[in-house]
Amino acid sequence: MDDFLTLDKQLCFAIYETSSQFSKLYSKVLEPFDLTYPQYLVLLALWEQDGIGVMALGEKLRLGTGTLTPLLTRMEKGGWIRKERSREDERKVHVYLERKAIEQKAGITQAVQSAIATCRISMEEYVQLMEYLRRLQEKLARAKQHVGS
Amino acid sequence: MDDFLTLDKQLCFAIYETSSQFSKLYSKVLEPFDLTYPQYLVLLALWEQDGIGVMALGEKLRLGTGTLTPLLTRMEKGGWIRKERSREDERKVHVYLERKAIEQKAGITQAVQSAIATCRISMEEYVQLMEYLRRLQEKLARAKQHVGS
DNA sequence: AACGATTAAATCGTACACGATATATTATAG
DNA sequence: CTATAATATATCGTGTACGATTTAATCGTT
Repeated sequence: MDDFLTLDKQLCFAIYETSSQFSKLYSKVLEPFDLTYPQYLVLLALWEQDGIGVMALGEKLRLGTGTLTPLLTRMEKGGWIRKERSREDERKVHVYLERKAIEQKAGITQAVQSAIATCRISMEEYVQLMEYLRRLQEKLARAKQHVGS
Repeated sequence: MDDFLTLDKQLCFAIYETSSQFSKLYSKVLEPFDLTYPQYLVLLALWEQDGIGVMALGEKLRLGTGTLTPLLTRMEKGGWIRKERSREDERKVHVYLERKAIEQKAGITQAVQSAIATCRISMEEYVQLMEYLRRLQEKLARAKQHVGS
């Protein structure tokens, strides 16, 4: 009688699936710009706060340098950003938006918005989901401490 | 005034973060068994339906053969599963649980359950979230058609 | 001033994840 | 009965993602 062990009853899998769906949808929308989904997330973070340090960026995105460094290298090669070592502290590296990322902001965000608009997610649904996810994230963070000990 | 473009207001990012959290938590719990999170999902699917074909497994997990084939190869090497070519149709390959996967089922699921239990997710929260996610998945699936055209 | 501890990035090795292509087998049309 | 289409899986190339280690710079204490 372990019916609750079914894949389609697992919250973790529902999140996993949805995340994968988002990733695929966004990838399709971003493809014309030669951007991947994680790269778009980096742009979102930088549009919000340009010149941020690599570490702060990693905290925002929950990504370590093992993921971030090569990702930023590719974005630099693509002409989206520029990495610059800090003068005051030579350990730190700041990430700056290049002209391309600023100029194409409107086009990119509009393409994403119009794709999301076709979903017709109601404001109530959106707000509720965000709140449920926030609470879940708190609980998962606490659980991680438990397991670590 | 594009405050809604902030990372922490994006539903896609909230899902992305939560998925990452689940993955990290489960990875920690599964590490003693030498299992990764996606490998655990494969076991869930097989405990539910042993001997399933690779394609059906991919549909359950929303994974293509580009991901599944190497994943299953690693699980075979780890002694969890066995791949067997179908007699009637030599194109098809069925995936069977090995003794190890059957014997360790109780231990694995109990370890996962006890980690999740520390989250103290209420039944109401669980049911609501699953329902919201189901609806969101439908909408994302429809949006993907739109974009594709 | 000097040296161990801390911090910030980069690097490394492994494992997904995806779309595109290749390969092999079965089904089907003529 | 054969040429072709369809199907199932494998392979390939690229891009995350993660933990662990390495490298380099700064800080703290003596």
